[in-house]
Amino acid sequence: MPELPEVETIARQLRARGVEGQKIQSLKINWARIVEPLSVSAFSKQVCGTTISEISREGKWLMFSLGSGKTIMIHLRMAGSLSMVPGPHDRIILNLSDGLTLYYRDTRKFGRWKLVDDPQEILGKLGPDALTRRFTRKYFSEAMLSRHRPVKPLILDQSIVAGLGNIYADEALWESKIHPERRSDSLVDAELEKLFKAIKHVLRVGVENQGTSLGEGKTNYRDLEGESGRNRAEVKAYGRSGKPCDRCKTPLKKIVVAQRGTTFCPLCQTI
DNA sequence: GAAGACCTGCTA
DNA sequence: TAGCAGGTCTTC
Repeated sequence: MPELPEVETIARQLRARGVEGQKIQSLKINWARIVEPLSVSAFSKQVCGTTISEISREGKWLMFSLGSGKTIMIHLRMAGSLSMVPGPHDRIILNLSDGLTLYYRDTRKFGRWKLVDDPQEILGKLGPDALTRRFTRKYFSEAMLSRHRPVKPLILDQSIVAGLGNIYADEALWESKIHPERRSDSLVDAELEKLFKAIKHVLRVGVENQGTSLGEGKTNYRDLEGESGRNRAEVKAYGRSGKPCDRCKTPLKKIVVAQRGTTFCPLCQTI
C-alpha cells in the first residue's frame, strides 16, 4: 500500500512528533517474522536502550538511525502503518523515553523491520529516489532506452527508480499519455520528458496531499495521526476502471501488466 | 518472464 | 465463496 508519498508523510510526522532524540525504553514484538535478520529476542536486545537519532526515508524505506550506529530499516509493504494510538493488528510496540508509544500496525504481516549496520546494504540495491536530484532526466532516458520491456514494470522496478508503486505508476502513465505496455525503447524524447516530469509531479502532489487512501477499510492507508491521505481526489486512473477518462471521457480500461492490475485510458494513452 | 509465497480483509 | 489488494522475494 504505502508508496513514496505515504512513507514520506509518516517520516515527517514522526519528526514533528519529536520522535528523533528519544530513547527506546522497551519494545514488544507480536509477530516474529516481521523482524530480520534476527530473532525477536536478539532484535529487542540490540534495540532496547538505544536512542533514535534521526528519521529518514529513501524510496519506500523508512529509517531510524540509532545511537548505537545501527539502523532500523522499515518497509511497510502492502498494509503497514505507524500510529500513536493502539489499534487492532499492532505487531510491534515501541515505548519511548518521554512517555510516547509508537505502534506498528500491519494486518497482513508483510512489512519488515530490518536491523542493519549500514543502510547501504539495502539502499545500494535501489535506483535513485524519484524525488531527489540523483534521479535525472538523462539517467531516466538511458534506463528506458537501454531496455526493451513494457514501460510500466520498469518504472515499478525499485532498482531503476525508487518510490513508485502501483497507484503512482498508473497515474504517471496516464498523465504522460503513455500506454503501460508501451516498449520502453520505443519512447521518443518528448515522451520521456513527459513521463519523467509526470513521475516527479504525481509524487510531489501525493506528498502535498499526505498520501492516497482508497477507502475506509482496515487495510487502507492511514498516517501517523490516523488520518486518511487527501490525494484520492487527484487520482485519475488507478481504481477508476469503467469510469470516464478525465481528458477524453472514454471509459478507462483495466488490464494485467506484469502481474499487476493496471488501469489506463485506451484512447489517449498511446501504444 | 511467470507463478507461487507471504497474510488478512474487503468486495463482487 | 472466489478473487483481488497500495509489495517484494524466491523459484521455476
